[in-house]
Amino acid sequence: MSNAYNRPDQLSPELRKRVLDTARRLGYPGPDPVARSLRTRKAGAVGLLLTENLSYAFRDPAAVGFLEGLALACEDAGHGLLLIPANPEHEDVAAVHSAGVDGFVVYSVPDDDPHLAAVMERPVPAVICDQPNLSEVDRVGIDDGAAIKGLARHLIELGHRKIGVICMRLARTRNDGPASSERQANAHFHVQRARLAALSEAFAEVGVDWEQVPVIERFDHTPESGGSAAAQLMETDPEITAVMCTSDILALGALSEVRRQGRRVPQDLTITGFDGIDDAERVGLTTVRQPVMEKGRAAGRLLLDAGESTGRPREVVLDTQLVPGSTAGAPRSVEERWFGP
Amino acid sequence: MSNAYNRPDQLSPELRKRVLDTARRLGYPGPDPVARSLRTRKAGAVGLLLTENLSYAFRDPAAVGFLEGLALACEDAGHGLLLIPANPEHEDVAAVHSAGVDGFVVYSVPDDDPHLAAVMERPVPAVICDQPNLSEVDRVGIDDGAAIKGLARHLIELGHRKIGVICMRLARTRNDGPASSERQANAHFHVQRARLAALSEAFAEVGVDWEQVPVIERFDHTPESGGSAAAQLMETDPEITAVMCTSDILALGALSEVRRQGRRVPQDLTITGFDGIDDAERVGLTTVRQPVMEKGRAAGRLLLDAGESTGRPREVVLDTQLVPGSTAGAPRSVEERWFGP
DNA sequence: TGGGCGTACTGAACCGTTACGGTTCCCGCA
DNA sequence: TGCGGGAACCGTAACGGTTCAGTACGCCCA
Repeated sequence: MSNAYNRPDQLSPELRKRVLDTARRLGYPGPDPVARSLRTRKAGAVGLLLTENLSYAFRDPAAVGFLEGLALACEDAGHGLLLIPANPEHEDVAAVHSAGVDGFVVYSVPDDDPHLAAVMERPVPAVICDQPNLSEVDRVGIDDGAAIKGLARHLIELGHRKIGVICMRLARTRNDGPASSERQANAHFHVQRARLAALSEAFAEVGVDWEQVPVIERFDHTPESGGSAAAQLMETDPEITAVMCTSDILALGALSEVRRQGRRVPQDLTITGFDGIDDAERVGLTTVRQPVMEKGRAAGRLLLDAGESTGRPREVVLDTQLVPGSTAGAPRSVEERWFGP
Repeated sequence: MSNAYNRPDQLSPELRKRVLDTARRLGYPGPDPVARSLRTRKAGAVGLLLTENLSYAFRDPAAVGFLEGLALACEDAGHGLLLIPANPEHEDVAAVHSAGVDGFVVYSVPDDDPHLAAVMERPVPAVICDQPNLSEVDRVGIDDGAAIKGLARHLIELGHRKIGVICMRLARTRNDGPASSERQANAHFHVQRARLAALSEAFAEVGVDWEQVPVIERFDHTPESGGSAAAQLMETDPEITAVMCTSDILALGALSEVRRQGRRVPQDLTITGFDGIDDAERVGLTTVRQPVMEKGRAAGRLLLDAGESTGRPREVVLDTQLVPGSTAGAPRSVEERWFGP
């Protein structure tokens, strides 16, 4: 039976035809993929675990780019891509347990995510993106610290010393407002933690006390969040000359809020982002471009390349690129010092 | 064993604990999802079949919107979403056969697609989007004819009689150039066929002979395709006053090509699209908005709502909306008749 | 004519889980 | 003490395909 469908060379054409005819007559719908998976121990699919609601993933251009790359890699290998419904609110891990996949890609989840823990318990390989803390697992990412340091030095050269920061959520608990140093240091989202730490280092080099730098956190990753955070910054710390955002989405929201309030960018206020999404480049946002699609592709390749299990986990670090843009300029005070008021 | 994991009420807490402890000690990784699926006859996932490469799906905003809605519906039901690698070039149907899913959503494939045929052979329910021809299956879509007729009447009222059309691929075979009436009538992509037929009807009502209307087909659905098609139209049929595109992506490409050639829109040439993607509304494209996200959501709901099998297939037809925009205006000649040259 | 060999085909074990029916055990009650 | 009954637990049969050992048979050659 099995042979008739999958191994035509193992039996005579006439028997094969007879078997297939009989099967059709009996209404046999073809081999059951699940039973096949059970026997062969292969599911032919890769599971993707996201930190956000599935539907959100399609609204964030960076996530969409990642998905595109991952889908590409899966397609090349003939594997399906299973999006796992892991609601970050509920701690319901059942979806991870019941996913019939040959491996997992975990994208940008906090290090204490119960779904991540569930993935690690499954006896299949996993690749983690943007979350290097687990030492046992293959990972792909960028050098977040170096990337944002480049951006910081760019602003420092322009003369900025009084900056404000808008960052994405630092933990699974909602905190829309200032993020204390402790909260920053204990952030469960490694990417955010790394970026903030690197900023602090870069500015320490020119004598800026990080304790004095306002860091506004937002739970929802939307332009509206960026806008409200920018408004908050401008009200509580009006002396800042630059707003650095840890994502383009936040930066674009901040940009439009700042302009809505009648301030000119970059003359009155410098704004920077992170990611390099299309819309950011379109409006000339000063940012850092990271190869999101390549990241997805690399993750898929790593997972499917039958990791020759060298013992040590493999790591792929992709390059980033400073995108100067037009939303960063010399701060007011410096300008005035050189050219008068 | 099974009970220990899944039915805590069936046994005493202490036995459960003992079982679980022993299991852990033995390195038991938890119940195998594939075996569970085999036994329970449920996979906990929905399969999505697309006409394009998986990676392409993430580049077309309309498709992304659809995915978003579908993912939402799946998430609500606790189901995963499996993207099936169905390369339209290869006729390799194995991926459909080996997908462990409880049902399929088929999005915008041609009616002679072998993958579609493979889906129909599987003994699981399916929902088809934008492809109503199969009478046996639940479907969700819009009234393509009525929608584009509204747009056509809009142009007719403005005074357009000499138009050109740019459409997406009509069949699985590549044909970048004029589409004959036969090819239009025999198009395997029902959506395109319906739109062209409706346009022909709308213009017939004002005495336009459809045989004289140039219809340019493009295989790749990209802005570049739209641009080159527009260039082709302007060269072969310079007398046309309007270009109607069957998608916004094509229209945006056409728009930028037309402007690149120094023609003003809509003064020199009217351009219209279809879909209502964000970028289209941003640049003020005259188009028809269709609820892509709702479409995905409806498809998911239909599939997962345990179709109470009323015998007749169910059908969901969503509303569309004319978006006037700023890329459609009165044609030159009429303008001149009223206001002088 | 018989031994050896290769091909075509058959049967049974196994993958790991869940569903289901049977068995034990314990408690309350007469 | 005997009995009814329910809770707790256990054993086993599928689910449907793959794989592999084993059988039957035809053929060649000695």
